[in-house]
Amino acid sequence: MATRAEQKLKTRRALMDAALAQLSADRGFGSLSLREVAREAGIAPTSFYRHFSELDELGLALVDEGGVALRQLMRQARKRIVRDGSAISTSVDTFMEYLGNNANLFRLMLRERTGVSKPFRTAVRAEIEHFVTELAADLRRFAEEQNKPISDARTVAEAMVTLVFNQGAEALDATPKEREELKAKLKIELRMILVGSQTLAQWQQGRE
Amino acid sequence: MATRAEQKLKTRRALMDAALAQLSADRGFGSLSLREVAREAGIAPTSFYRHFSELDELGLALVDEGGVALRQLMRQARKRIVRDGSAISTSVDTFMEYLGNNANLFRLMLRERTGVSKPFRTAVRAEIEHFVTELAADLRRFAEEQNKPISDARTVAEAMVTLVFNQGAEALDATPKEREELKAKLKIELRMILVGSQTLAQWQQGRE
DNA sequence: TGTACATCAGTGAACGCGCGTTCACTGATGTAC
DNA sequence: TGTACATCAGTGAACGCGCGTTCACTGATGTAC
Repeated sequence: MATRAEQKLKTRRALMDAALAQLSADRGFGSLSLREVAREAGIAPTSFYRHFSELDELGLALVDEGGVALRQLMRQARKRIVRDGSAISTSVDTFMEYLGNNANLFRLMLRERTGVSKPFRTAVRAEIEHFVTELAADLRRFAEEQNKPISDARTVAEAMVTLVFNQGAEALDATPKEREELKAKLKIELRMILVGSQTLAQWQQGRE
Repeated sequence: MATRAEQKLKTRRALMDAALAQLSADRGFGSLSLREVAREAGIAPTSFYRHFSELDELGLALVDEGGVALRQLMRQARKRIVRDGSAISTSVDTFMEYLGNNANLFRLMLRERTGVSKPFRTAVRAEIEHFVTELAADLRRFAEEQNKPISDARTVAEAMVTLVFNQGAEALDATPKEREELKAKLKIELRMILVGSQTLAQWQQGRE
């Protein structure tokens, strides 16, 4: 027997899932309507207000879940790197795997990152900001461990995240074959940035 | 005395300008309405159909103009590089200058590049594709001139364009101070990629 | 040059539609005693 | 345990709104002779 509170949570989930389910390459969050989401979730439009004061509030709740997924992804990638080595390749593989498993959640993040609504942009950027900071710390740690100093770790991390997210957005709607090509290209790009920052660090050291 | 054809062109321009004028950080093309654009242009909603069969057709005409701006930008950058040297720095400065002068046109391109409408995505990507190809050719030429071979020129060009466009999107709504920081960061990022690809090319050469 | 007719950019009324939001309600679940 | 009352998730009718699109029209510009 579900308590009232449990049932309420279930309906809330149904609403969020309904919204996610309607996202696709051709439908952004901005094109959803409250009535449509409620219909898909199987409740009356007016009941929506028992859970969120407006549609955007639901969207921001989804962005929070996207943030959780990003942090999980990072933990997973770290674990695998310890096991398999090859930081760049492993990270890209892990990212793409997550992308496939949470397509619409990532779609939301990728779109709203540069989207039209300020609250969304701000929320997504905060999640990515956190991601960048973690990545920068990892990069510094690796550089120290391998005794290959890099310059501007933070900038390196930002560039990498930009490239990963952009290729991710393309990968979402690509065929499996295109996806593999995108992955290969992305790995080369990240490698260039890493090697470039190492080379720049060497030059700077030599100059001092 | 304006001929009928001239007057029609003028109205068409007024419609396109009206649409552009309504774009901003908080309004994408997708949120415009035909009635709104017609109102802003000073004609009756029904007159819109004398010029475009639907709103998207107007949008695609704007994307064409964005493509023209991109090609102008590239020509301008080349001219300045010949004069001033410093390819990366000059290119970034030129890009940012164009961005400032055609804010809403670039806004449209940057947004619709990963936007919700397939025809838009396709059109914008075609323009950027062209841009990437030109850039790759330039990179190869520079590499030869300076006798500093690079690997994967095409991939280098794609990564650079991705970074430039993403920072461009952020720069659009940044304060002048933030803009300068973004420019500096972007130059470092591009330099890492270029240097990285040169280093990779060296390694590959050494191995052969 | 003048006249009769054709073209066509722009119009205003009207339509049906899905939207977000309000309101007073219902009835099952929860709580106090 | 049983009873009386409170809570509150979900409801259905109703609203006003801006939308895209149709249609028959107007009247200035353009053209043929």
